[in-house]
Amino acid sequence: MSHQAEADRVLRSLDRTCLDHDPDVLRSVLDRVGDKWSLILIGLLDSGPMRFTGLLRTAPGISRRMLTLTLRNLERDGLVKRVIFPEIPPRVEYEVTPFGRTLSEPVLAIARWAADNQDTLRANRRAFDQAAGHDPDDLG
Amino acid sequence: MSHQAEADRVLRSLDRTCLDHDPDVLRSVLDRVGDKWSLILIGLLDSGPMRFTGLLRTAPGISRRMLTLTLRNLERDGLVKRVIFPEIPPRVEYEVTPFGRTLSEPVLAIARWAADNQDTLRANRRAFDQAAGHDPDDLG
DNA sequence: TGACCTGGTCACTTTCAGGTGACGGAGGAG
DNA sequence: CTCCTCCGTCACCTGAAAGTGACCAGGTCA
Repeated sequence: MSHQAEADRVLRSLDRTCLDHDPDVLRSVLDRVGDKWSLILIGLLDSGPMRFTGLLRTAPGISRRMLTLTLRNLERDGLVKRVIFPEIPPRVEYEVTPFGRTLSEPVLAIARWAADNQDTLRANRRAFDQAAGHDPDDLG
Repeated sequence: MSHQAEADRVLRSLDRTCLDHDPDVLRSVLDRVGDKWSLILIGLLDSGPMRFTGLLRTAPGISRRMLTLTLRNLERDGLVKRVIFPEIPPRVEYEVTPFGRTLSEPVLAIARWAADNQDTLRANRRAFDQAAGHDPDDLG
């Protein structure tokens, strides 16, 4: 009963903050932003439109397949735009849309957080790992 | 002008923070924030400390193992704190640290973006999928 | 003729986050 | 004596994400 009430309270709070409308949407956004390449591509494309091969060469270690897939997903969400030039040899450029820029702002906030706190983070992890590996019987 | 200039500055900064500095730290933060349960747990713990079993019951469908792992990672990063009460039966509470709250702010910004733009996002995806499935030969 | 460029796609393989179910010890309850 | 609760750990399994290398069309150059 009491933990039922607690659960209710807590769920309503979570509901208000994160899951107000549709948890799936949050998940999908996080999946897109959190996957291995999207953020890097957004960062690359930010300084101007780039071609497929340019991205392939510039992104450190991305494969053709993953570049295609990631760009398709980004394009599907309307975050980047694919522009085809009917030339010979064919040319395709990708650019961030205005909609994409509205997302990159909060994403940048996380990136900045990561940059600002990487020392703290590393220290925390080191401390935790040392404590776990070296002195696990802190209560014994 | 300020908007454009701001976007430019901000996104150039994204470039720097994302790619030039230390991609691993950003990656690890994104992995933590983007995984399946961390955000939910942060959201649950945001309204107050909770016990292991409480989280298990409240989080929709999490397994014991994943709850343990996720909490350990969160604790390792110093984002949540584990408090043991030497009682019978044993009681363990988890709570968000101040450090954790500094992260949940930008994360909530993304959640808010997702909530604000879910209609646009859905429309974009629908349009893209329809165009792809229904009229793929737009150039032929 | 054939080797090269571009912008991809396809099939196969690897990797790993996440899920499942069992075990554990310390202490009540029946 | 057995079973239950609380807070996990351990070994194993699976499905999805990511990587790999071959392949393709369509043209140019030599």
